[in-house]
Order: sequence, then structure tokens, then C-alpha cells
Amino acid sequence: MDLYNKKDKFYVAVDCIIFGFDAGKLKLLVFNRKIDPFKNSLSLIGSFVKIGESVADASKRILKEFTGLENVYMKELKTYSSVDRDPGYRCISVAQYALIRINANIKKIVEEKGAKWCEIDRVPKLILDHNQMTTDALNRIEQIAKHKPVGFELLPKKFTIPKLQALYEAIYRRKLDPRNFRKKILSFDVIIKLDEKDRTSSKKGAYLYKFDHKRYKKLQELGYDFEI
Amino acid sequence: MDLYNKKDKFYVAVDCIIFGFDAGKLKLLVFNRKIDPFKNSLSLIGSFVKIGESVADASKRILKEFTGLENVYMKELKTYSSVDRDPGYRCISVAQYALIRINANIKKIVEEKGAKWCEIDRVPKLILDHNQMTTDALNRIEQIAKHKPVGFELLPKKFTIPKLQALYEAIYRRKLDPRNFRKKILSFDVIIKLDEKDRTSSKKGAYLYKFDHKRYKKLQELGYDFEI
DNA sequence: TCAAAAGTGTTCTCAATACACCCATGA
DNA sequence: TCATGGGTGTATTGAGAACACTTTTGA
Repeated sequence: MDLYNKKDKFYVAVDCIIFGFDAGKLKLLVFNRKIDPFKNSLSLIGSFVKIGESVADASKRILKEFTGLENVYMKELKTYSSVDRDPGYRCISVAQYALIRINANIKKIVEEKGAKWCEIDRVPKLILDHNQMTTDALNRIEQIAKHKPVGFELLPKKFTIPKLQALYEAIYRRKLDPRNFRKKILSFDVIIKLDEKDRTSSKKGAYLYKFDHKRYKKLQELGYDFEI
Repeated sequence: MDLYNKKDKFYVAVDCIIFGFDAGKLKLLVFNRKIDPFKNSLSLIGSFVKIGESVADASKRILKEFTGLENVYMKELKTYSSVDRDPGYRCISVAQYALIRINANIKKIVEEKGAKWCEIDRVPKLILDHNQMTTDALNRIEQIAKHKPVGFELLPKKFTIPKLQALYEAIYRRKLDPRNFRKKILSFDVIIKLDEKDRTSSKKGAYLYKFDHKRYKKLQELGYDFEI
């Protein structure tokens, strides 16, 4: 089978656009590169794909390395393959976007790795086409969020409705009516009210809820559309 | 920059899931392979990506080769990269789906190339993961069709409303109400009624329409959502 | 004259939107 | 007692869904 041997081969990379939500802001994880190429520049979290792993495997590997997390919501965005996208070498990158719950432990790991969270509307210049990837991922999430309850991936397991609303406002970049938002979210019947309140952001306190994964799966299988 | 040299390289392929619409049926273009590997098996239209072209360039190249067409509606589906997806060689494939207008000229070119159109619900066994790609592409189109008027890409420039409806029924795999369908399509205000009738499918004849690309672009820029 | 597809309107239901006040609490 | 965010209900509007008959014409 000579056919194959005459063909060109490529470096294949994955770059992960990792979103988190903290202090009412949507954030992106960026990495300060300690080694060449692009030493001391900022980039997304990425890696070359190894011959013995799939693209998805590679993304999981580096996500775990940089956050310690497994089983994270992560989807393929698209491939970036312009001939001149990397001036050094011919390399194709498959971008992946991920949504994670920021907590103290993750913040610690992230810091140790020389990465940091930056607000989504203050993303600095990143290397290569990584700013483009970020923009594309944001648009994708905005679209996805309209039909799937992805927001829950970014919040702690227990969350309040006002926090959920703040997240959707960050994703859509517009204000929502609190009465209508609450009505709609509750009408989906996929969040469960708990007997606890969160008093960190008001004196009255807001009831905590949790996401009902089982019920969500069931409704999803029935073709239910969660248009938020 | 040793770093790069230690990294693994991959064959990168594109496979195109090419849809057409003919005789009231949604169809897929499949290729009868004349050479190894997989001689005499059926596959999607595909090719290896060359070092001097992007993935999109490669897809355009083979689409032109197999149909003679340029400027076709084509989008990336996703990458297929399982380690064992091709038992022969380690190869990553970026699948692309395309929507084209079938006409006599295209039928001729397709035949010369040893390719053929097959009905979407009678797709035979294809090589590797090509059946999976086809299923994934169909689902994607179904989703896209709900929000963008992609259906027009598959019809002749001039078409009747009943034909358009038949196309959407093929994509959604369910019957639609002709009155409601007509009302909705016309409400978008993106098709223009012509002074001609198509009498090939009824004695009374149905008025021909054409798609108003300019107006569509304008509405799209305004954020208009074409939920069909 | 009849078979076959094209074309047309109305009603009902439900979801989206707009909108303003009271509640609970710690400071 | 007051400032702050949490929580609630209603009226209006518009879109989606259901539904049946007339029109045209070639065979």
C-alpha cells in the first residue's frame, strides 16, 4: 500500500477553550508559556496529540493536567488548519471548549501551573489564532446555551436562582427579567429546591437548588427542547 | 526547537458527506472505490489533506473533482480520531457535510467518477466509520435546518412551495401541514414569487419561487431567527 | 367529469413579554 | 429603621397548531 506512504503528515494539536464562572463573571483559562515556542506569551491550554490517543483523549489529558478535573463537559469546536496559522510548523489544531466549576482547589492547581483566569471581555492577546478560537467558542456556547442547560456545568452543585440568572446574563451579555427567568427555569422541572439558603450575597438569603440530572436525561430523550 | 521534532505526525483526511435532493428524496453521494485500500467497497468521498492546503481547501478540491461544483454550501461536522478507526494506518479524518443541487450535469459527472446517489434511508454499509459520519451529519442538518434556511441549498434555483415542503419533510422525517408551512415560509419574506408555473407534478401547476439571498443576508445580520 | 395536486382562513391554545410591589434580614 | 437583594402574579400579545374546502386542468 504505497498510497499511504506518499501522503503528507501533520502535527496535530488540541487547544482547549476552558470557561469558568466566578464572582459573577464568565472567565477564560489562559496559560503563560514557560518554554519555547512562544515563551512568555499567553495561550490557550494545548498540547500535541500523541499517536496512541484520540483527539478527545488528548484534550482530557491536558484538562486533567491543568485543573485536576476529569469528567468535564467538553465538546469539539472545530479544526483550525490554515497553512500559515503557525509560522513555525505546519500544524492542525482541533479546538475544544470546556465548561468547568471553579473552586478553591482548582484555583490552586491552576496557579501552580502558571495559568490564570481572565474575564471574558478582557482577554489579552494570545498566540497564533487563539483569540479567534476564543471568540468562536463564545459564540458557540451562546448558541448551545439557548437549547441545552449547559449553564449548570459552570455553577457549583448547589446554586441559587439569582446566581443562575447572572450566569445566563453573562453568556447572553444582556439583562433578563428575574420573574420571567425564574418562571421559565422552574417550568423545565429540572432543578430541585433544597432546604438551605445561601446568605453570602444578601441578608434575606436565597434558596439553594440542585440540578436534577436524571430528570434532565429523561426529558432530553423525549426530545424536549430547553429553550432558555 | 527540538520540541516539535519529537512529536508524532498524522495522516489527515477529509471525508465529505454530500447530500442532494432528487425525486422527492434526500440522497447521499457514495463512491465505489476502484483502488486499494478498500477496493470495491463503498465509501464517502474523501481524500488526504496535502501539506500545502487547509482542511477546507481539501474538501473543496474533492467536491469539485466529484461534482464539478464550486461555491457549495459546506461546513465542518467534526473530527474522527479514534486510534483504531482505520485498521491500516493511524489517520485522523475531518468530516465535512455539503448540500448541493442535483442536476443532469452533476449526475453525469458523478457517474463518470464511479460514484452514485443513494436514498438516505437506504445507505449501504460503508467503509470504516463512514456510516457513523453519515448519521452524525444527518442529525446536524436536522438541527441546522431548524434555524437556518439551508433547505434552499438543495433545491433548484427555481422551486415550488410543495417541493420545498417535501424537502423539509425529508429532513425532519415527518409530515408538515401545507397551510402552516406555506404561511411560515412566506412570513420570513425571503422567497420571491415568479410569474411561472411548474406543471411537472400537477395539472393545475404550482407557482415557482426563488430565494432572495440579499434579503436573507440583511435579516440574518439583524439577528433574525428563521425557525422553521 | 374526475382525479390529483395547489392554494387558501380561522380558531384556539400556550408561551413570551412587560411590568411593580412586598418580604426577610443584618447592619 | 433602613438598605439590600430575594421572591411573587397578572394582563397582553403573538406565534404555533389544528383543521376542510375550493380551484385548476389534463387525461
